[in-house]
Amino acid sequence: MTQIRVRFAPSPTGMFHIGSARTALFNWLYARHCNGVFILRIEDTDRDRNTDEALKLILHCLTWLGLNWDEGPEAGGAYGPYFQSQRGQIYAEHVEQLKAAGRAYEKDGAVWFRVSGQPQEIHDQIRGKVVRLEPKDFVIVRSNGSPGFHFVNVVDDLTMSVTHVIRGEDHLSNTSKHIELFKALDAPIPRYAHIPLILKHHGPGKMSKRDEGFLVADYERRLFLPEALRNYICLLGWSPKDEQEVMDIDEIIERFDFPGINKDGARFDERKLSFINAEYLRKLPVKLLSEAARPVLEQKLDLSHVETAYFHSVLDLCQEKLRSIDDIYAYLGYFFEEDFSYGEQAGRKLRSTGDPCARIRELWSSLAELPDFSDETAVEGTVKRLAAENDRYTGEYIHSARYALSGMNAGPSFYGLLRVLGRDRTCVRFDRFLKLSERKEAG
RNA sequence: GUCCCGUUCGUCUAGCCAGGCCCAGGACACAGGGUUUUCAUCCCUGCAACAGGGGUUCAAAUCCCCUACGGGACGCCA
Repeated sequence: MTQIRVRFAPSPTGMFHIGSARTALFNWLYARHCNGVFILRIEDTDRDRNTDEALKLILHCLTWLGLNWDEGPEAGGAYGPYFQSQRGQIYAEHVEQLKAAGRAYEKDGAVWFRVSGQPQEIHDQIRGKVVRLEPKDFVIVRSNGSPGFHFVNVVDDLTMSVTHVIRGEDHLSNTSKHIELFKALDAPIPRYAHIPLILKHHGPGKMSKRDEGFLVADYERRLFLPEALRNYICLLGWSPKDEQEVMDIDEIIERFDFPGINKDGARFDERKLSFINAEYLRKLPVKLLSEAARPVLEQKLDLSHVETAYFHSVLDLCQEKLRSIDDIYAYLGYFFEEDFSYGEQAGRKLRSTGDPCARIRELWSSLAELPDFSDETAVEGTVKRLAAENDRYTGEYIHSARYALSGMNAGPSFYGLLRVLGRDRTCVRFDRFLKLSERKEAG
């Protein structure tokens, strides 16, 4: 059985976007599913528009998404070079072959391909049989000497022994050109699979430069987990056909195949991506979460004196409720700074329904009985007993204390908060809150 | 304009090839309720779709035709 060989062939002319990522991903998935080879080929025939920066971005984004390539830039391989700008000799030979066969001719300084006039059958793995007549001759070598896209694409697929061409549906109409070229070169035709396009979330047309969320690099900057973005993109145009959505990549690889790919375009929905990102965040081992969180927090805080054990216990406590790494400071920054600010709105609401300072004084005198706060059950018992003795809701104590300790009315479980903060920090924060409140009343 | 592809809840989709199990299932989002007397977790409930019209059939989301709508391609761009 011949080995499956697929390729992703971007041109380094601009930004690396979600659509490119999805094409790369589907090629990569198919290669991994079949134990085949995933080739990265750089289509840099347009001399004026190529930039080195764009190339670096492509390599970086693919790596970030975990889409490793078996052959291509930095990886090497037996079918190189993998830059079209370095394959001039190969193209020249194939132009000669076409000319010798009477299928290419010169006109206006360019080389043109002579179409057959016969409708071509495209046996698409996703769409079935598509028939299209290529109506007119087209340029394969420009008058400036550089070979054109359709020609180099075919010659490379041929000389790199590509078995399956998986690409966007925008190329479906071009495929009749490509099949004509393969036939004229007396070469076998690869199997085609045209995947649906990603449409913009609002309004008509496919996703484009002007759309929010278009660039892969933006998701990296906004600290989305690459595994989450990858999982979400898998679900855009492909379905495992059951109710699984959040899946390990190995499971996706095992289940990915052409019959699971849809025919119509899909709209990108960042809300669902955020949901999946949060799912991944919750499943992340605490050690990895800590590594991801640290640099983000360090932009706002000095963590040099924070003990590792404390740092981990904070993240462990808060992990189940985190929605993104990006807003991690807002959610749990107060654990690491004593001069955190108190939210105005939450404070107003609290004072309107009771006397937080009085509750905190009562709570502290009860908690003073405990040697420490490590036993959440014991702390909970103490708080509930206190509430019962004073004929109050437990919530009055909890809400007041949470606000005094964090400045917020949202956060992890209260008893977990006390356990992680510990007796000493709790004492310090209660004191600070009481002093600030007295000053506020006096002034 | 010509050619090609498509059309199930607001969004992603299951079901369609092999018609009955579908007055259409799941997920996100949204709304309501509950738990943890916090909340951004979690649980429950609700809302909401077969583009339209003709056939074929005892029976159509599923097969056929037409229309409408959406997308794409028609470059010496890739």
